[in-house]
Amino acid sequence: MINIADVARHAGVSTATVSRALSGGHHVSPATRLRVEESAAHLGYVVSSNASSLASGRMKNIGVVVPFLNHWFFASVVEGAQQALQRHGYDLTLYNLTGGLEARRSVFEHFLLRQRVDAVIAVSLELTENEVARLHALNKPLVGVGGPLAGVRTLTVDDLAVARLATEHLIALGHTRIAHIGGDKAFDLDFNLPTNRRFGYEAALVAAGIEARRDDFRPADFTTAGGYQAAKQLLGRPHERPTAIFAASDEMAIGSILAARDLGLAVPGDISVIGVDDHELATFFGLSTVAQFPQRQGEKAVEVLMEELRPHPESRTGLNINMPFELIVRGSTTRPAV
Amino acid sequence: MINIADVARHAGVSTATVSRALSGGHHVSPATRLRVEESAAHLGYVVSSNASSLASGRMKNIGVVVPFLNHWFFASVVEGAQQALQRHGYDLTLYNLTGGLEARRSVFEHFLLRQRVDAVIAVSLELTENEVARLHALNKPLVGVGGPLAGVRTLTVDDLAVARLATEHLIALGHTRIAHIGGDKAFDLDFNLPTNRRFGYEAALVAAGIEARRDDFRPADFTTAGGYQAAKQLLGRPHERPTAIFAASDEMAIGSILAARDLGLAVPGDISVIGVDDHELATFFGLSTVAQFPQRQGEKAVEVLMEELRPHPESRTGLNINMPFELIVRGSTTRPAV
DNA sequence: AATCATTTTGCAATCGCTTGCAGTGTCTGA
DNA sequence: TCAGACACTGCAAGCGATTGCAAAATGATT
Repeated sequence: MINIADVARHAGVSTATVSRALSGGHHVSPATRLRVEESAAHLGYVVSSNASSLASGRMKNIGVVVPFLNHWFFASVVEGAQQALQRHGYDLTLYNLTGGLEARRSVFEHFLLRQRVDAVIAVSLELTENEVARLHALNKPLVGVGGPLAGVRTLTVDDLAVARLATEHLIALGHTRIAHIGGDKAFDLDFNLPTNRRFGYEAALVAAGIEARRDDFRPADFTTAGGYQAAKQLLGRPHERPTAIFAASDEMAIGSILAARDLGLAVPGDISVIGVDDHELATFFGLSTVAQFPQRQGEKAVEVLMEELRPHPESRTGLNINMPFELIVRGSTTRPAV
Repeated sequence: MINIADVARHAGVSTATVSRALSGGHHVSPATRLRVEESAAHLGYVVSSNASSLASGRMKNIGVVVPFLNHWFFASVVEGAQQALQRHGYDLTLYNLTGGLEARRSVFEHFLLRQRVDAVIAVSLELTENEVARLHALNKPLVGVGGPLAGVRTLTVDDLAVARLATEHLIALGHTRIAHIGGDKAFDLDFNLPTNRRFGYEAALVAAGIEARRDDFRPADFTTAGGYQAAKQLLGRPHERPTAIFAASDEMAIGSILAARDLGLAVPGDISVIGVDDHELATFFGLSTVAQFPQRQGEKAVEVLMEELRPHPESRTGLNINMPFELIVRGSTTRPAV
């Protein structure tokens, strides 16, 4: 492998000059910089990130921790982050917590500590106090994506507002019997559930003078199958049937559409359905939804980190950064049948 | 940050001994090893992977290159690989080629070269000769997952056999008019399409003495929406309608099921559908399928690499490693209506 | 032409760990 | 009792960059 000394020799300068020429080029005359760059290109030289990191303390690498990977939202966030990082010349090291408690511990007590990352992005993670403490002890920037994360700067859509927007859309169409399929705080420790969506839903109902019936809420696990089950229950009561469902995720909304079909109910004729996410399949199912943009969330998380990593961080933003969201009306919602 | 010298001091030994005690512990007396381990634990010491890598040449890090991340198959492979790597104390650095040509080039010409990974896993990638050459020039182990990759050890299901199995299942049920929705070689450069599945399909038909009609094949892009379109076309010809569809992926198969429903056709009453993958949603849709196990493929790729990374690799396997697959019959296939 | 300010460059220490080699100590067997 | 074998341990030389400091070169100013 060819190293900095080879380049220095080839260009007829010292390694110090090579280093400076290749990293920013400050304090190097344009002429030598060019010469060095040519030598480097000619020899096919690429800095050894290890040596560079060891000497400089900068790793050019960000750790991303996710609870699952094979779900659209998480994968999209990671994808967005990856692309942004690549543009900045950073690597992305992935930590996945799917492997159970033991794996989880090893991530926090071993992997993240070995001086390999400059910063950490935690996606939709429910972290224990201990884990947050460990992360802070690293003394490295940490940003969260999705869901409030105590004491950590977090990018997230305003879940309350999102839910209100979706619910208000249904109300505006004339619905008064609106059910909700959402998350159940108890069901999973690893994964930060946006429980605020339920509050937003209730708030919108109350604001419109509609009673929020306890019975019109069903918890589910954010999967299509879960949404299907919940919707079957909600729609299975002939005389008690709501005219609309607001599901806290598109996958659950899709499950609801399928459940409705199986019950012989037309969407949106008999029942309107709206979700949250703007999942890949939302277009396909003609699903109205409140889009959040996970890729952009990943990118934005990177921007924030890059800013903090700069020698003199300037524009410190607040602890919570609100991400955009947007109502997208497709065919799955309409005014209730009279 | 606390370093090896601190531990050495605390344990009353040299840094050399600490290093040896903490890595395998050979050539260190059990007593001192224990003492060192205690000191390390007490002080909360974790080796600096940079320094360690620089000195030893081992990175304890594997690069994984994927064409997309937000698709179930890729994400699952990565997840499997990640978990296996974590068990071995390795990190996983993710390279995603979604970012376009420029991004792609930078991965191969810059990122992978900076001495940060011990080996590379390429998932379902269609690599150019140049790229393979570059990877080989790294002189680091490289294994592929999914799809033949010229000159690279690749783990893959035998796509031909998979397709034959699925098709034979339909034939065994009595179908003689079997359509196929598969990949079109031309449609994407980034992504290694298992075109062999089409050959397997045709082979099974021929072996059963059934003519493979050109018109019963439709290319699609491996998405649900793509499968839906293709199926609509296939099923939209009243008198020409096949009685079964073999889709080269579950997502396309699900699209087909939805298309059939929209056309008022019953699955499996009027039309049987089988896919490949055993996607998360396959159970939900009662989809018969040939399961491949992407997580296990990721894990296995790691095993293979670990073996090659061992000082004296022993059991060299052949260039192609066949991964298991399995026919799973659910409700979407049955004998054709008489 | 001399002086001072400013750029450009090189020297050499440093980052934290690994590992070949040599030194010390202990245990055998003769 | 002593040489030889073997098991531990420490010394110190790297690994390949970065960077503070000082030296050299350049340019500006009088």
